[in-house]
Amino acid sequence: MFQLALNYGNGPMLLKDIAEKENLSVRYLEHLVPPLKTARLIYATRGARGGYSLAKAPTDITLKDIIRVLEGHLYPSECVETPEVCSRSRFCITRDIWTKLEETISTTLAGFTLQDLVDKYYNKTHHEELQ
Amino acid sequence: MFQLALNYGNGPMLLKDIAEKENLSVRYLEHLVPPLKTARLIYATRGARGGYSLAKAPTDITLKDIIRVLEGHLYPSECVETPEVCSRSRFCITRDIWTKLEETISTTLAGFTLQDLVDKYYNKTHHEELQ
DNA sequence: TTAAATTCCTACCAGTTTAGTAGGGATACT
DNA sequence: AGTATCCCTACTAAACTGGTAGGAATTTAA
Repeated sequence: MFQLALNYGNGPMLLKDIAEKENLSVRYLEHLVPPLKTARLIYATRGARGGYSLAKAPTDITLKDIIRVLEGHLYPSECVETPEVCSRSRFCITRDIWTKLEETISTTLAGFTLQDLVDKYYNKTHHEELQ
Repeated sequence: MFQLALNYGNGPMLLKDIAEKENLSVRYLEHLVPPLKTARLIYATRGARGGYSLAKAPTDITLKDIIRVLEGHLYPSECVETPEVCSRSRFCITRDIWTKLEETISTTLAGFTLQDLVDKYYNKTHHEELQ
């Protein structure tokens, strides 16, 4: 998603290129694509000259959006979302803590957009050039 | 650890009793004990009339202490602690985010002590009595 | 029209982690 | 001496994670 953000506005990008830049296999990346499409964070153009593009501006995609799609959840224990999994949920103090923790994680991740990453990236490489 | 905190000041507590109250098996709890002892969060008294006690006051044990001991770490990716696991660490933007996230999680968990849980517990049961 | 480029879908696999169970030994109180 | 209790090591089964593999579908372009 970071590579797609870097490439935003320049047409579709190949998985092959993303794989090279991020040092991952195309086969593996293919695995991540379907949920991202379903969530309408990216869209695909098939066939020759095809590839993937962000479906929204990098300013409009937060890390929380991405991680929720790829990891499924942010809570440290399932009982946060599904109290029924444990008979103790109603009065469980630990569960209150897990809920609090999920809120913190959520808030932190929602505070970063892809554009923030792109900006950080350019700051970083610029700094290295100066040294 | 919550049960030990509730029992703090009343001598050693049996794993059997903790197991009953938390609806866990003694065999499983035995598994959690060694790291907690090594970290000097609890101590054991062997033999008849033995059991486990907190090694410090509940006000002096944070959830971060406990979770670091039982889960080993708080980071979402190993590269946060051990940059060498990935050649991209030096310039990886994502890693910066994971580091930030670990800090947030750490801070949140360090903000709760066992005494806080005990207090919440009493508040909660008191409330239910009123209804 | 055909070949090449590329996404898309489903299945499989292997290592690690998690949540336990099990047996028996060591220690200390009464 | 006997019993309660912790202690240590090994084993196991299910789920999760990260990844490979094969081949079908679609689109562009020569």
